[in-house]
Amino acid sequence: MGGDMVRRAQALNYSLDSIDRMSATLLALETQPDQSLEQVARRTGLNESTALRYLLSLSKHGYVERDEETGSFRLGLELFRLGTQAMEHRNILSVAGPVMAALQDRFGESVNLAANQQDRVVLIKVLGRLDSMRKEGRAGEIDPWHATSLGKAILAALPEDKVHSILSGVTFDRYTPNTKTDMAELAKDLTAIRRNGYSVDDEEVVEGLRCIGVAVRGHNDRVDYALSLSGPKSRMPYSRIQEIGGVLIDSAGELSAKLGASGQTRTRLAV
Amino acid sequence: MGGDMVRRAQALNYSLDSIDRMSATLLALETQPDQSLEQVARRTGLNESTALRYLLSLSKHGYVERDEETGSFRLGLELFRLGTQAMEHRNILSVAGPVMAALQDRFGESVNLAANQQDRVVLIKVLGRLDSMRKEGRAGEIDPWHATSLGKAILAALPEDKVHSILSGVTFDRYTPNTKTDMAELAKDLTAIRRNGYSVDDEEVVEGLRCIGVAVRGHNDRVDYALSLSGPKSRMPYSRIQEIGGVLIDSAGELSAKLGASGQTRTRLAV
DNA sequence: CACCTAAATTGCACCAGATGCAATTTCTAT
DNA sequence: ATAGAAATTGCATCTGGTGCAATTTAGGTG
Repeated sequence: MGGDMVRRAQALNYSLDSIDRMSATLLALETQPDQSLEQVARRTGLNESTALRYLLSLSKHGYVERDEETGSFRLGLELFRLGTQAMEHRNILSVAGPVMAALQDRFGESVNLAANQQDRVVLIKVLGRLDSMRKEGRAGEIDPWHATSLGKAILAALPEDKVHSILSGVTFDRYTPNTKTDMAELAKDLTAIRRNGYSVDDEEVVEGLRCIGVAVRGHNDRVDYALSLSGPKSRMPYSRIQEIGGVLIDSAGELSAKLGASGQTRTRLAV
Repeated sequence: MGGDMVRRAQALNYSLDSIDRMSATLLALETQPDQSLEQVARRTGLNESTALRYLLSLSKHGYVERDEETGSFRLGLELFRLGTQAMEHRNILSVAGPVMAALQDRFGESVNLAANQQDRVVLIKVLGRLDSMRKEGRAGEIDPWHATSLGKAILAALPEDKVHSILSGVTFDRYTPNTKTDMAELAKDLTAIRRNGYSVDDEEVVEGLRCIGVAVRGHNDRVDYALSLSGPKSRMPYSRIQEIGGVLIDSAGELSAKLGASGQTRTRLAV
């Protein structure tokens, strides 16, 4: 499985403590803005003076900002700037934009794009409906693997061993009565997804919300992204799921091709 | 000027070298993706083994990603995720979104929002026209202080000493024949901007493109953002500038109020 | 208005951990 | 296959980060 992936040294022994601490500091600020030094120190487990030194050093570069008035800290805009660059460097948005817009036009539902990043599903773009300010995702959020169409579509496209390594870190939280909360249920679902080519989240995250998702392959056929369409079950009846799934498969195929996937893995295109 | 800003220790002596190096590493990857270890080491000035250790440590947390195939490095999506959070924490987009959309509807031109971040003008949101794929800005880019309506609007709203400290780091590059390339010219412009309440970029960045901008105040009346409308000079004739400027002043005032500015500094509202 | 408490900041001596060199391994291209 | 280039690692050194404790500052109270 996977075979001869380049074994580029182990390159895992390393880990600069300062980078770990830096990351802990940013993560401490992630949950809520305007935290005091004391709060950050507590959350990171760092000594207060150490935390201060990290915070001030990070501030110097704009990764953190400080309110001069209150002395509290929050994430800085330099992260936004670099994050934007990170996004543009993989030129996914420019490629996916038109494809997503076409899907939105065609179905009139929300279209979502997520990335498979370090064992997490990160939502990177959402084209929402103008009306229903319903439960819509926001770019930057992390989605659960086991309950979303995006997560399941990615899982189904990954080799077994990778699936296991990812799921070993999953807590199978229940969001609705429909959420699949154990490995066995999910495994059965993944088999079906591999057969169909698309995944379905049938009110498994939010009641009344149904989503259909498909994996997207990037450079070197890696399963880097997933595309989904989501809407209220009333407008996404079971009778239409196969049709929508087929369209999504085509869209994802188009996207994969433009991202440099070889296409050899894009089987089951609706012929 | 500015008066009794809380003098929160000096807090400037500090600077962890590791954070400086970390930042240098990310910045090295900013210009282009998929760089080799050697390239990063050269750009950062770090020893190759040190650069590798930073890159791998950063990879561990997702700030950097490595192409397993080629071994090259690029910025990671964790930056995007945190950057999104940074943006949301200052809830500017949710507040500015409707205001910007209204401006776009009314004038049919591109609407831009920038932040005043650590002596830089960072574009954070662009509502473009669907047609003209002209020279439009992209979120995340850094704009020149002396030539853009956004930059000048912010400058004009800042106290003199701050203006000087910012401009001391500006190179006054020339982009078009209209670009104001020296301090004297710009100073005169700033005076006019303070009088009018809005700034004008009259083909000073891109030929044929005219922009009108206004500063936006955030919490504690700090000059944190600027709003602008930009379009081809044919559709933004001199005869309409005052009208547009007036509307922008109102929009910016509304925005400032929602962001928690006291409003005492929002003078010159079109009455 | 002076005092008091909690939080933030800084000085300092020690020591952990980062650094760069040089050796080794892996990759790439003949 | 083999050379040359790039990447990776081991290791001894020593720099620079750390935490403690002292000090200063901010904010609230009688």
